[in-house]
Amino acid sequence: MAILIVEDDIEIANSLMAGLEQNKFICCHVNNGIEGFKLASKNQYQLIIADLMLPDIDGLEMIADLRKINVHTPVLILSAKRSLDDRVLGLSQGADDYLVKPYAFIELLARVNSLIRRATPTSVQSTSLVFEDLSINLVSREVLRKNQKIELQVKEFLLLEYFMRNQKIPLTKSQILKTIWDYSFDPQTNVVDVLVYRLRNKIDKGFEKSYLHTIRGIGYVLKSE
Amino acid sequence: MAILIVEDDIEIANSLMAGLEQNKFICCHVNNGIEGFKLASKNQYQLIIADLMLPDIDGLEMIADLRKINVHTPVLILSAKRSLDDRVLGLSQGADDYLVKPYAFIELLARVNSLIRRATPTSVQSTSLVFEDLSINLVSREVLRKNQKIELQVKEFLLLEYFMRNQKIPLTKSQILKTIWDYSFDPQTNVVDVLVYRLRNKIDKGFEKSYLHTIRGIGYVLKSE
DNA sequence: GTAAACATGACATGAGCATGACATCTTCGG
DNA sequence: CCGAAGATGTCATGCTCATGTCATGTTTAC
Repeated sequence: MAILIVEDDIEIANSLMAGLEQNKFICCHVNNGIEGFKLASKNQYQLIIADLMLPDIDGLEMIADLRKINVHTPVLILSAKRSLDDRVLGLSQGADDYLVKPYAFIELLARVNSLIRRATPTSVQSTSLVFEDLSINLVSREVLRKNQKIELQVKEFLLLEYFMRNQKIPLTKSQILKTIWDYSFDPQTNVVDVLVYRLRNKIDKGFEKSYLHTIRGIGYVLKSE
Repeated sequence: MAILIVEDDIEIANSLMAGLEQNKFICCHVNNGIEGFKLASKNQYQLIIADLMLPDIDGLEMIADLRKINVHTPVLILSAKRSLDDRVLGLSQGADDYLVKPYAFIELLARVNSLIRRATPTSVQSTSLVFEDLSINLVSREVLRKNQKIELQVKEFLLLEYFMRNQKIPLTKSQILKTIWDYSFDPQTNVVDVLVYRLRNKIDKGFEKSYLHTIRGIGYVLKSE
């Protein structure tokens, strides 16, 4: 995932990119609003940094157009206009932040980080869940540990997904029974024990660290140590 | 559409981008092969310009990996290695051109233009879908496996197209019912099972590898292995 | 020491799927 | 309009494998 920079001044763009790239961001630069719109509508970016004044359509118009087609990538507007009215206008048009030139790079970086942090928990990466070297893809249903593919059955996958969504949080047997089998607690069965056992055999067995731990009298947790 | 630049030296990358952008190209820069691979596999680029020597996987390996997953974006390799062997190796790995550093920018520009011109009419990508040795042409409705022609019925073709557009992603029976027959789930019928069976007989039967796999309790996937 | 809680392996069974035969619905020439 | 050929949907049958059950072994807490 990358940051899209929409800026017509090449000097500024380059220094911006250099700085961001030193901070491990991947950047993608275009110099006008129309191209910016095209790229932003086609690809998914973590963040868009756009100049307010652009040769063709201005940054605000670009945002408005993007929001119209349901692209909700966060946008940070850069501008020389420092009046309160301009800020308000920018933010009301759908910009998520507004930075006045000249700015300290360190401030920009802080804002970038915060915008990205804010946006990430949303839909973006919801197709895969990661815990240490274990990851599951909810769409392709692929499960990897140490880049090694693991085949899971339907119930096993459901259980792992449940654990991955509740990392480090102990889950009781009745909670598991409720979510996986969707029936209230029946002490007559040991399906949960068996399912956990089978899941363990696939995701933990043969690896140095085990992730699925038993908490006697309570249930199970997904965590390291 | 943009040009993807995979180059770890920021100086070189910036001057490249500046030059290309002055010539109205849109550029996107990453500094390592793994990110390059990710972006190139996710987005469509006009062209990839890659350095041969990268901190992680090298440019050739990146190309090879891309070709494996059927990404055929043209690639121009930049390298300090000027020997004939290296050129040959590069071109045989799937690179489309090879430029030795130091190069004149004007020459690079010429090659970029020519590569893009060459690749553009290959908008074949929109009319045909490819998965390993299986391909379908959406216009002529021709289906080939191992260059061998296969005759499909209308529904079978629709189903295969659906699979080809969702390679490696499991499709549930209700998804299939929805897209092919356009009615919401009716558990009274087994048309899907039957259609898959018939499609299998045509595209998989008699070939070493089967592509259409069953995932019990979920549905079906198109993948190798 | 012992009882409860959990792990483990073997086994049974039934939902879910593959398959072939048949029924019905389409298409198209005459 | 008719009938044949082809395409698609339905149904009955048998198989297979994922999952629940159970019996037994092991660990833990007090």
